Amino acid sequence: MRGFEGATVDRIAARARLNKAMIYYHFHGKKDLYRTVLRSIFTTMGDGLAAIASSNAAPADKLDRFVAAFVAEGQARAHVAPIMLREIAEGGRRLDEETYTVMVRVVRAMTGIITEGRAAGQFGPVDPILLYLTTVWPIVVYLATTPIRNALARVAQFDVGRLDPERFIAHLQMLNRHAVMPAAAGAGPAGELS
Amino acid sequence: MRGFEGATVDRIAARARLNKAMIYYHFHGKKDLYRTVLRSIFTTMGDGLAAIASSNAAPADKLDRFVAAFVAEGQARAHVAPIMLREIAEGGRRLDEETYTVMVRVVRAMTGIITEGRAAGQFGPVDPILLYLTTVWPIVVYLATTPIRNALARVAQFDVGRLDPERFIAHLQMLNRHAVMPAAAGAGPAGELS
DNA sequence: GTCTATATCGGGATAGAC
DNA sequence: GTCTATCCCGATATAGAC
Repeated sequence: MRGFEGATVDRIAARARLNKAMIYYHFHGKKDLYRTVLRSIFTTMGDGLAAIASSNAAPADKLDRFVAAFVAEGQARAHVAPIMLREIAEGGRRLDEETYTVMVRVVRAMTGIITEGRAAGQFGPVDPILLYLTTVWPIVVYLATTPIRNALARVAQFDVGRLDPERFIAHLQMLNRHAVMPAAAGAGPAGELS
Repeated sequence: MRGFEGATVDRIAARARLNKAMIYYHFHGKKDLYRTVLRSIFTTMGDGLAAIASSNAAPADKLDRFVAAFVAEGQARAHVAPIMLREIAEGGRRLDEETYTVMVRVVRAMTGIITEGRAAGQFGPVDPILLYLTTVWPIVVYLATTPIRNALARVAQFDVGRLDPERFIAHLQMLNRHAVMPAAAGAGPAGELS
């Protein structure tokens, strides 16, 4: 919630009922600990999502499940979404190649489903990366904004209930279902760009 | 790029060719300066986007233009997207009510277009807030990831060219066009949720 | 209003005992 | 392996001269 800088090694040690020096004994430094934790988290998430991608359900069903599973995984680990956003905001400065590699498995899980659907002729010509962008990142922001939604709602006066997880998931699934419809995606004029 | 904590008052002053003490003379502190800048930025962005929303084009066209304009505004101010992501990640701790109010104008610009389209019977029953979430936040992430896209592409081996702004904008416009189609949105079974 | 010099403090990292 | 005490630096903020 307060980020890499906000988490002091003292507090981390206290939370783990350890002494600060132990952290420096087991890890090369704060950043090394951070990367280790991230690799662990994204390995777990990647496993679950890759399992969905490689199941033998229909691609369209996998896509729906991917969305629901990503939301569920994110809710079960509420600290992950803010971390992802912060890393993006900071240009991924703190990540090393190995951590990137682990994260990319999540991307592949989703793009694999789409590629499969296209190869099977069940999906139209939608770009996997673009659909990944418009699927995963609203989820991450949705998850990360959960704590402040009330604060914003007070100012904006919208009904928070409309943003409950089930409705949000259904909305995303609806968007994706249309996006992958054969002969629906890339087609059509792009509209005014300026 | 390095966030609120990463930007030292010394460097800010140097960049402005001023002395650090001057900043503390004109503002109550670093946070006060930060809020003032954010209010200014979002006022400008809100003006442009509200102008699109209140123009007398058709709602569907406004939606397309909103997407293109948001991307353009974001590109013209490359530092804004990371700031938005970081603020979300930190639970909006640094924002005060006044800053929230200014930011909400951007939300209203988009939701207003959808509400108008629905009232005119041109849009189906899509939720304005949900469509805002799935429209604006992919854009913000897209903008914020521009610097690291190459690093990721190297590991993931995808073609970066597929992510150029025009294609991205067209993809989002396509998604939204389908989402607001009468009798297309909220309709249909939601699929498996677990 | 504009500057230099400095107070102050929090946090990463380590020395060194046991 | 595990701890306490400490070094050290960088950053916010202010005092006070001009």
